[in-house]
Amino acid sequence: MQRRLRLTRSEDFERLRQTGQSRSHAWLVMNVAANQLPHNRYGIITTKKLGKAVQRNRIKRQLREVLRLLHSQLRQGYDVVIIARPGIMGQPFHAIQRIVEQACHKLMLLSGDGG
RNA sequence: CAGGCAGAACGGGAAAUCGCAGCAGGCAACCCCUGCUGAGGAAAGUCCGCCCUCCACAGGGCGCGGUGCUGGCUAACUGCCAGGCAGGGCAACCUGACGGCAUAGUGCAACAGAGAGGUGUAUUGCGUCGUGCAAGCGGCGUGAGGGUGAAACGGCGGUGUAAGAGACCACCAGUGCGUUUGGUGACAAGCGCAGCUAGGCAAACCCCACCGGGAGCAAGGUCAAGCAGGCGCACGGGGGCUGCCCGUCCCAUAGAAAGCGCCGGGUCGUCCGCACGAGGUGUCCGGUAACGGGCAUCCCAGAGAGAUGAUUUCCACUCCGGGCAACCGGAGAACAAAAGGCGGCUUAUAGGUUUGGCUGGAUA
RNA sequence: GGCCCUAUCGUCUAGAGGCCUAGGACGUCACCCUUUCAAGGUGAAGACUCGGGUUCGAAUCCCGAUAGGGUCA
Repeated sequence: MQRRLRLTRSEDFERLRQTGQSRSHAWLVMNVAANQLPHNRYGIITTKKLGKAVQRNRIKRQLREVLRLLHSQLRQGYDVVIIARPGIMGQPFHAIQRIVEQACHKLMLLSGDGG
């Protein structure tokens, strides 16, 4: 994932927490808010509840891969934050991919969703 | 063959496509393209030690902290190797903060028990004397036996005695001093003398010996951006070794600037440190070994919210189901991921591989 | 990433080698009191984070692990 597509600053995370739309699932929580940029930015949060460094890194990389594959299908101009929950531990990649796609669909982020 | 002991190396392998990070080249730079490289034995815990950096260079005393058998290795260590001693195991082997409570002083030992450290004590007992018809009571001697306790002032046999006792004797254990031999040494073995047993706890204070200045790469420097200043600093002030004292050094010296300290405000960016090192591999030499030296060869992660992910094929391993079998189908595969580097320790770890001892059984 | 601190009933705490079979307060439960509830009284249950070591004896001393928390740009 290119560096300009990453969301890093804590003010941005706090802004999404305050003003963004959210969608929760047993495995993850997704926050979305519009930014003033021509592209999307993505942030991933893996807390210590998920386990030690090996587990947290693996979840983060899998979610990043999902977003990379999904990026071209999404409407641009939004900041997206995914917070992983402990239920995601040990789940196969395709199942995680499906859950993220569903969350994007419900938040009207897919290009075919209109509006 | 079974069980057990001590090590060593490994931690699935071979590929394809997409994606990520670094380096080199193609360009003078970005994008882009090509090639190469890209987590571990513990990267972990941060328990020790060192390199490195800063503190205006770090000296002395007190205090504080650490270490503690001997010899060696190392940059250094609470590490490693070899040895001694003590304890455990039939053995291979394992474990040990292993200086000093007879080189000083202080302290502690609940409960039980007569008595818990004072050449101290006397409940029962043994003996004897007095008294009493007797049971018993009282005095004296004794410390062997019983009993209490984690621990009770040598063991066993004899002499001795009213009863007894290292009171005395033989042997043994233990202690101190002297001495001989072996060893660099810790220590071991022996001889002689003394004396007659002189307890435990220093991971209790402490004493002795040795070591330690403090902080840490968010150290520290550099460039850029941004902001708002205020207070304190002479009969001596502020600061540097942190707890104290001395010594010493730095700054200011009365107008301001600069400096130091405290409070407040701003920024949350770039680059360096930051990847050739006490480096890896192979081989030879010295050494019992840890390790040291020579030669050859290799370059082997370097991010900044933090690079290893996804999909697929074949082979290897384990388990489950089916099958006589070949095989077929399915599932699984530990602990855990660099963040300046290095040497150790400790802790976690599925699984198989391999080397050398030991014990028992069987066979020859 | 570095440097520190702490851990005792459900919660807050006392404890400094034996008096600890661990004390107190709030909370919980039972009983008494009251027409009932509250308050009050009486009583009960309930803990030394874990594993080794030193010691006759450890919540306490030493070592290791675990879990929380703080601080530094």
